[in-house]
Amino acid sequence: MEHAWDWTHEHGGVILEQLKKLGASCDWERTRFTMDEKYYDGVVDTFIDLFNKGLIYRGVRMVHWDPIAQTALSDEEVIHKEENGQLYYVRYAVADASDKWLTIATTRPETIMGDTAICVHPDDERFSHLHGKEALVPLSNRRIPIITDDYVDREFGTGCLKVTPAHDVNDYDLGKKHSLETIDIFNADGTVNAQGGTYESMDRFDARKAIVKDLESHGHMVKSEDYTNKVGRSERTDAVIEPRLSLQWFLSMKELSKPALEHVMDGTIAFHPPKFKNSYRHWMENVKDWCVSRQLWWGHRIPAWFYGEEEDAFVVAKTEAEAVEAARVKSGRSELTALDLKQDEDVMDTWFSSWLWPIQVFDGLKSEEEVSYYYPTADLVTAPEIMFFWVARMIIAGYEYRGQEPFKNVYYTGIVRDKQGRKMSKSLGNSPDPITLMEQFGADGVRVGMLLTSPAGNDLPFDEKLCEQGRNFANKIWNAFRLTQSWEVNADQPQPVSSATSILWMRSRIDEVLTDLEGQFAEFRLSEALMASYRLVWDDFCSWYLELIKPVYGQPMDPITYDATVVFFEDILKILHPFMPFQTEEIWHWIRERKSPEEALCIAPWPDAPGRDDSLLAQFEPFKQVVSEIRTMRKENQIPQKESLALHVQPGDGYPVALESALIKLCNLSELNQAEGKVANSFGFVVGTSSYFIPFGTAVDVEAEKAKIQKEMDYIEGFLKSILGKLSNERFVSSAPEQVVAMERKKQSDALAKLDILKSKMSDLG
RNA sequence: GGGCAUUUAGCUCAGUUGGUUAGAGCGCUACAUUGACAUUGUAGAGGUCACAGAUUCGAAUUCUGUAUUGCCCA
Repeated sequence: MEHAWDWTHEHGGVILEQLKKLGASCDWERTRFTMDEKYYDGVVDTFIDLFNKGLIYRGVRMVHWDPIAQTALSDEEVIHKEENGQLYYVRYAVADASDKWLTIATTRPETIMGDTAICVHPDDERFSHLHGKEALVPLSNRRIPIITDDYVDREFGTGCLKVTPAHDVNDYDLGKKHSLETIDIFNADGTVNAQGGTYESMDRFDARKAIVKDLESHGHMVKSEDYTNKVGRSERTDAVIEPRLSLQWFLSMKELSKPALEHVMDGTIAFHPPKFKNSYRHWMENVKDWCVSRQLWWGHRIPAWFYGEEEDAFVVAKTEAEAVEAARVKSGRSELTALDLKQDEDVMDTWFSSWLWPIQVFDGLKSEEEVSYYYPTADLVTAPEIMFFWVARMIIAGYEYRGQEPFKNVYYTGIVRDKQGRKMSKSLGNSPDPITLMEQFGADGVRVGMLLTSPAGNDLPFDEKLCEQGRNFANKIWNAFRLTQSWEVNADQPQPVSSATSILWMRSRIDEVLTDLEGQFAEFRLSEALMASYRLVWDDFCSWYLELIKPVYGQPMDPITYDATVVFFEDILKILHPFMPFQTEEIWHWIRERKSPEEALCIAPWPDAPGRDDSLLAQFEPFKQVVSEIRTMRKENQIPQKESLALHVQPGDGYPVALESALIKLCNLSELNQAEGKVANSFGFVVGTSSYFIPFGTAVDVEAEKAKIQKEMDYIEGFLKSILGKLSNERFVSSAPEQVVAMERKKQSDALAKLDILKSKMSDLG
């Protein structure tokens, strides 16, 4: 017991430390553990309460027995998998009829010692002569009845089924229905007991081999064939599950779960992503009683005391003293003392304490003080694999004990898998050590890496590369900060027009992204929100904005632009803070003097949307294309950035006139003119319906230029063809909405205009 | 066997009510380097939207069937 507590404190502590290092923002003064005395107290009360309400009962049930751990498992802890085995055909003699046989097919010949009937389909004519007769169990010659039930699948095996109520769930139900005897032939550890005769004390799989051999030598084995069937194994020990009759404690779920189903379906509790509502509903509509007892020595003991051998000679009470009282009353034996009582050895399923979490973490079963303030909570973040173990049951407990939902949203994260797609687990040892990862990539880097691949409800294929990407991003931010710090600000420096325009644009972009983020956070699309922020910072802020306002080397910066840039940086830090709390907080304190802890970024308000200029945002796209064209041209013709160029333009629709000064700055243009006609001896390109010309300063690769133009013409011609296909289709023109048709016509005329420009360029090049 | 999902670029994923020749990040390829950042920059290649049918002027998107992978239940 002491060892268990040591383990708990050590590993619980490690997990908390890892969370702190990762920057989880929690109230670390108030951690709770379900074994804490106060918490435990509420769990016991709940058990007693549900027992008194008549919802907890004790019953013989077929449970999934793990012979290695020697414990009963819940349905959810058993993993069914296809496994290769043998299907044995064994013949049983018909009693009182010499040399009459019937043959059954079984995968588990060792259980024949526990057979208590043979079952055939009532309408199966092959066996109608056997109705009401008896059969002899091979090797022991015990007499068992031949019964009929339409449960039997006539197509499977021989159409005869051996019934072993103690060792098969279906047989158990069949046994109950036909009042058959139940013969349990196994011990708790999976060895054969005294019922197994000569096979006693053999392991069940050894017994199988031995019995097969004996059946063969006694002429009972007709044949055997390869067969794949579903085998249940323990999630933890991998032992083959043995169905076993056992007295267990059950919680009746049918009535309890009704509000929990209803309020997920009506959206009181929202699931993210919503697709999980389907399987939740399916489970809740077919909910089975919850086996709440476990045969473990670590956990909450079941508060039940036995005072006799009879099945109902027990009481449920909170303390031993109360149990004595209750036992005296129930049994009518006033002489009973604590010595006559024996507390149930079983403990409660751990989920039986966890399901009270949203209430009992605030001592809510005992005191209203905190729970009435905090309950219901906002968001639960958890894994879909424990939707039934935990989420559903918390909701059930919430409605039962507070009459209200425990939380408003459930965000299901993915299961973390390694590169091979395997689930990360302690037993496989394939989970990376978070501390090592954080040392390598930084806590923020690890966070970004994880969050980048966390689309709601999908698995997280973990790859260190993603953490590397996170670290690179952190580095990028840091370098952008260093750049702003390197600027010398001179109050007399006038603000360039290009900077003023860039500020307007950047402000609009931030506004636009804030709007996107609002929607993404509302839908728990965290990786998309992160990616939108990532691109805002890397592409818009670093690659475009900072390049646009960067002063010429050695020159000072004007104060208006500088101040605006600091404000943008602060907005960006606020946006990134949920993803990268450490670095953003650090820069927050460097970028402007903050005196008190109240000014910390982690409690700063989310940025206000600064407003936007949609026309400027729209012009920025063609602007980027023009910049890109000029960069490509420089590259292809080896014209260095230092060498300035003249640009002539024939503006068409969407020409980014507001960004002309930005274009001059970014592309190092010596002049930007509106050209009247064609510009002879020039390199050219088309963006939208505007054409641009750069007179040759140096030699241009004419052939490469022509190939490029040809490629673009091919594309446009293909594009035109597809539009023409639509427009020449009379039914399209008559059926499609006017707007759509108009759009197609516009596309057509734009494409034709562009094609003309390209054609004339081509002919200019000869 | 039943139910629910999934299938879009090499990888991980977006793609709202059907309407630009389907997008992003990473990866890949080529080129670039004194000036925030090679943990970088610029450019480029890369997809028969699993398959087959149906509905529609028009389908990645709707319907049917098949296959695939996964989860749940038996």
